[in-house]
Formats: sequence, structure tokens, C-alpha cells
Amino acid sequence: MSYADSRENQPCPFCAAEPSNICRILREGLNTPDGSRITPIPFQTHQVAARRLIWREREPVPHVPAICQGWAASVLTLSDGRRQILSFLLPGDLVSAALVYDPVSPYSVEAITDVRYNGFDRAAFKAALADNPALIGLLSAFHGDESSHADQLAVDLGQRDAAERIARLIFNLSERLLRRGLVRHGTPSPELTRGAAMDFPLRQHHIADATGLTVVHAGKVLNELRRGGLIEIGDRTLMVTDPDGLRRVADMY
Amino acid sequence: MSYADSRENQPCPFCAAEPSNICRILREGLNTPDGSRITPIPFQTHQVAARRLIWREREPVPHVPAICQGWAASVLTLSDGRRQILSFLLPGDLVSAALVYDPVSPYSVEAITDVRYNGFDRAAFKAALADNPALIGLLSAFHGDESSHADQLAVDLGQRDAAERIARLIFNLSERLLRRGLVRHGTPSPELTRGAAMDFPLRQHHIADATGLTVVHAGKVLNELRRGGLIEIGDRTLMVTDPDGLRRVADMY
DNA sequence: CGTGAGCTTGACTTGTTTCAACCAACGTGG
DNA sequence: CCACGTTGGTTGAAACAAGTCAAGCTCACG
Repeated sequence: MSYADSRENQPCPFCAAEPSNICRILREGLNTPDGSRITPIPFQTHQVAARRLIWREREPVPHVPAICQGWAASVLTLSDGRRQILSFLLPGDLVSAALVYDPVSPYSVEAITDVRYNGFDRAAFKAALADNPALIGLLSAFHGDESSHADQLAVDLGQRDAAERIARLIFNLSERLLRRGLVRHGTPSPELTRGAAMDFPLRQHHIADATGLTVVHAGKVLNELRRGGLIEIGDRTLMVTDPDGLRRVADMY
Repeated sequence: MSYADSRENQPCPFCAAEPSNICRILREGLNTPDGSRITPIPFQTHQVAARRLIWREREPVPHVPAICQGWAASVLTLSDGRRQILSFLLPGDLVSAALVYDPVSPYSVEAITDVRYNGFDRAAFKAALADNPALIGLLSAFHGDESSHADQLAVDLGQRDAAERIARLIFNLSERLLRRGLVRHGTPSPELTRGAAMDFPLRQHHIADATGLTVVHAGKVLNELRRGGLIEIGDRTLMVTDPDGLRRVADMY
């Protein structure tokens, strides 16, 4: 809160490209197929510097936030310092559906890069929900995605080994970034085939906290993936050089 | 479904005792403090035998189910057979808030004991939501509980060791059962202090699947807890003989 | 120039899994 | 009524995955 540099209704220069993105619809409104119209919800744009805590666990959040630019993480911390990252928040992500009804944040949110986010007016949001069934549908679908993501995380942490967890994390992130038009094609090192390249601001400690591993071990597994020719990382960039191989390690499909 | 022996609107003989329980409110209706009334939702009662699969993952569920009697588990299974239990469903639990909007089950549900459940009419449920803000609030609160439970599970599986996980599982179950009036006081073995005793139909493999451990290891840790005088288990009954000790191992508060 | 954050590597320890054998309780069918 | 398979639980030894500790390195930044 104290770090948020509030601005009035700035246009969102680099939000998600997907037309059906919920943050975009809240911002711009939408003419639904059935003829009704979802009206835009008023919002304020805020800015937070990299590595800053945006909200603390159990702290009230004065609006319904959606990430507009940059990466953030939702985190739960134990009293002895162990941390679990529940999800990485990318441009276009609503932080939490729960915040629409309840201002109390269920987890901490930390900026990984510099972050710009939109804080939608909660009262206006609730009012729009009350007289707009299409918006209820949208929100409940979002809620469903959120809980299936949480369930998936539990399976990964409970049942999968380090390599699977890390490969799946990278795979999921690359798919989310792809859907948002944030994946370039490139060939960072000349001798390798082209692949999906993306900005990748995560530190090893983020990967460790998200996968329930130690930083040291996460680093080792990351190196194995790199040595196996599946990925290249460096300079805040990740490139998937062997998508099929990564998919196999990740045990997807 | 094929195993479900459907019956018409039977009274629910042994549902949760809590007055604010959501299943009870759906069944009986509620006069809200603000003067409006939540009307009862029509339902059918079904019965399933112990150890039976009630719905498979991704299978459509024709109604909105709530457990009425017995224990069940929600489960995700990987292609190679690894299983993660996401939660244990006790009498009075709505199986999943997601099933109100979307008939497709996000996970399998298995009966642990013989189970009786109420299947609420989905169309009637949605209609009641549309013209009843109090019910929306109730459901969204339930949704919030559901996702904070999922988040907690991720922290446990990602950050805690075997003893912590198992102690927390037992602790959480005992608290849920207590709230529902399903905990007796008793002293199964004469030389021990009185403690909270409850029906505990879980097998070691349930505990293993819920905590992400192997059956063998779960059994060993369970024995340590027993030898440490924290709990007694036997004959489908569990008794917490040292609540403070258990709380300490579980790292609660 | 010094400091701290981030990454890499190796040796060693610990927690958990795997494998295997064995026992008790129970239900079923011959 | 017994024989038998199934399910659930216990135990121990050995193998393995991940954690811990420690050192050394680069790089960005004040």
C-alpha cells in the first residue's frame, strides 16, 4: 500500500492481448453474444517496484486488483520462514477471485519485476455482478480455473519429483505467456534450433519456493534440464529448445 | 451414478449439527437477519457403498451434491497410478462449489464409508442464487473456504515433513468433526487421560494419499505419534490423547 | 572498492521410498 | 467348517532423492 504510487485511470499500455481476458473485459466492457452489455468497471492504476511486497497476508486490499504489467507472486509464509509460492501472476491476471467479495487478502503478493496493476472499484464490481448474469458466469469460470490450478499444484507437490515439478512449472508458464502473446521466436545460441523464447524474470529462489525445493537443489535440476538441451536460461530470458522433451519430463499428456 | 440408489426427498437423519451449515440451509431454508428468506432447494437423497467411486474426474454430475452421512474423499489420479487426495468430505460438506455452475466434476469422489448424500437441483440452485444475494454471499464464502483450504494443502505438501503433515491432517479432521458435533469424550485405555475420541474410518493408504507419502512411511510416522502418546488409533476410532503435543508437532499457532 | 544478491559445485547427512517378508482379520466359496 | 484370497498393518534393510553446509565465483550497485 504505502509503496503504491496511485494514478488516475491511465490507459493500460501492455496488458494481456487475449480478447477474452477478464481484466481486459472489466476495463473495456463487453457486448455479450446474448445482446446484453457488461459495462466497464472504474479502476485506478498503481505501480510497485520490483522485489516489493504489495500486500501482506490477511491485510485488507482496498480494491480488486489485476496485474497489468510485470510479474508478481502470491505467497504463504510459515512462522519459521519457509515460504510457498502459490502462483505467479502475469499481465492480465486477476489476483484473486476471493477479493471481489472479501477485501482480506488470503495470501501475500510480491512484485517480482516492476509491476503495474489496476485496482477495480469493489462496490462497482459487486453492483455490476448483481445486474449482470454474464459477468457472474465470467467470474465463476475464473473461480473454477483458480481452484483447478490449486488442485493441480497439490498433486504436483504431493506426487511429483523435482524434475517433473520444475519442468511443469516452466511448461505452464510458457503456455500462459503464449496465450497472452508474450512469447517470441528466437535463437539465442546459433547452433540450436529455434524455440519459444520469453522474458523470464524468476530467480532460482522463486522456482524453489514454487516447487517446494531448496534453492540449491532447484539449481541443480535446472542445470540438468539445460545440459539435457531442453531449455536455455540466461539474462532474464528463457527459451524452450526442446518442447517435446520438456513435455515428456513434465509428464504432460 | 450406476451405483447410486436414488430415493425421493428422504429426511436427512444424520447431517451436520451446525446451524450455519450450508447443506442444512439449502435443505431447510433460512430467514436471514436482513429479513429476506432463502428458500429450500429441492434435492434427492442417494446412497453409495463404502469403497465405491461416486464420480470420476471430468464426468458430469447431474446435481449439486452435499455429503449427508459418512466419509468420502476427493481425489486426482495420475496416469501412472499416483493419487492425491485433495480433501476428505464429511457430513455437511458441499462437495464442490464449482459444481453449482459447472456440472463437470473437477476430481473423482470416492466413498470411504457407506455414504449418503443429497443431490440438490442445479437449475433451482442457480435460480435461487439469481434472486437471493444472501445465498450468493453464502456460496462465495464457501468458495473462499475452499480455496484457502487448497492453499493450505499446497503449503503443507510443499514445505512440511511427514510428521507435520500427518499431525496437521489429524488435527484438522478433529476440528472439523468437533464443529459438527461428531467428537465424543472417552478413555479407551484406562491408564490414559481422557481425550477427544471420534470415528476414524481412514485406512493408512488414505492418509498416505492425502499427505503425499507412501503407505509404509505413513504407517511408521503414525506409529511414532502413537508411541509418543499423542494419539491412539484402533478399531476405526481415533483418540487425541495429547492435544497440546499434537498441536506442537502440527505446528499450529 | 566493497558489499550483497545470485549462481554453481562438491561432500556429506537426512528423510523418504522401495522391496520384501510376515501376520492378523475377514469374507467367501467349496 | 475349513481353505483360501484379499485387505490392512508392521518391520527391517538397502537404495535413493533431496536437504544441508560450505566454498568460491560473477555481477550490479552504491
